[in-house]
Amino acid sequence: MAANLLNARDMALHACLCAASRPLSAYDLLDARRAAEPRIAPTAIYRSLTKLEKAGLVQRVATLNAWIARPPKLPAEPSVLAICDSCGAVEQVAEAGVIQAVTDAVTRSGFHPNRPVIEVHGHCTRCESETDPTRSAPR
Amino acid sequence: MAANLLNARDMALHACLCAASRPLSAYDLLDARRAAEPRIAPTAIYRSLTKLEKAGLVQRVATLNAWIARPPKLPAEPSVLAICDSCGAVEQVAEAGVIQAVTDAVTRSGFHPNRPVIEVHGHCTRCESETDPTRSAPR
DNA sequence: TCATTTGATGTTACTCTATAACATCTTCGG
DNA sequence: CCGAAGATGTTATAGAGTAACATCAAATGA
Ligand SMILES: [Zn+2]
Ligand SMILES: [Zn+2]
Ligand SMILES: [Zn+2]
Ligand SMILES: [Zn+2]
Repeated sequence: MAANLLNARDMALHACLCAASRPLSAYDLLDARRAAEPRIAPTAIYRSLTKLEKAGLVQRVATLNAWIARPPKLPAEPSVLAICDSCGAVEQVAEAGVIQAVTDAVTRSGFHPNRPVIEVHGHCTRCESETDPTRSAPR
Repeated sequence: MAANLLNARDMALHACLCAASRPLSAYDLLDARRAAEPRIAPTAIYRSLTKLEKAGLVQRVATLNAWIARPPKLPAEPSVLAICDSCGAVEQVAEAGVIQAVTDAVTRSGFHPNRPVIEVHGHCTRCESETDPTRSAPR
């Protein structure tokens, strides 16, 4: 056995995501890594991201096809994401009660929940006050 | 003006989604439509889907990159999706209270919510009883 | 009526995201 | 040393979505 342990590359990708102020796509990470590893391929990036996700260190943003680092303080569980469609920032809201409410709701209808994905698009405080509220929101 | 009205093609796509027992990708719909319109292109499919979504007749499933028809009874608002990772069926759970709880949670942290996406992966009643609970869940 | 404009649709080509398939290397037990 | 099992490298391809521009059709107004 001995390797779903994180290696130097995994750590480097995690560091990229920690340093970024917004979610990065796998191909953003690929470009970033190419500086140090010119021959690295998409498969390697996705393998690292999968490992990091299992370790609770990163989380995929389904509605953006992108990835974020998880704050070390939060438990290794999915969180509610608040995604600003103006500046691209993503806030991870630790609201265990809300997640519970969602899984309870689907359980009530006979479903067996396993992996909740909760992402809310909108505007962060800064952008809401700065910009014209009439804006189009990307997918 | 006179055309964000739905045309025959839009209706045909909606009918495909209504008839399907699981979400269809835009390219599934493309293949289906090619029988009647051999030269139709992806752009046309996406244009129709955008129109149908605005009309509240279809909803995108972000975690599957696919589309479902909305039950006519439900209001034209996003619903909580319960996605079975075994059989692929998606149940649309009408739980306005839960959606409100989610938007309230992010509002509490200063965010201005606009478009909530709530999708829960797991197993439907049938699959949970029939199959081995140890399974891998796709993204 | 006819030119102008405006939005819808067709068409081509492309970008971005993700994975399949298979080769190669490494580690470890025997 | 040998073989198995897993990690990693490498190539190629599938799948999702959009940009850009041509073309067409209906509406408008002189
Ligand atoms: Zn913002
Ligand atoms: Zn706003
Ligand atoms: Zn099922
Ligand atoms: Zn289950």
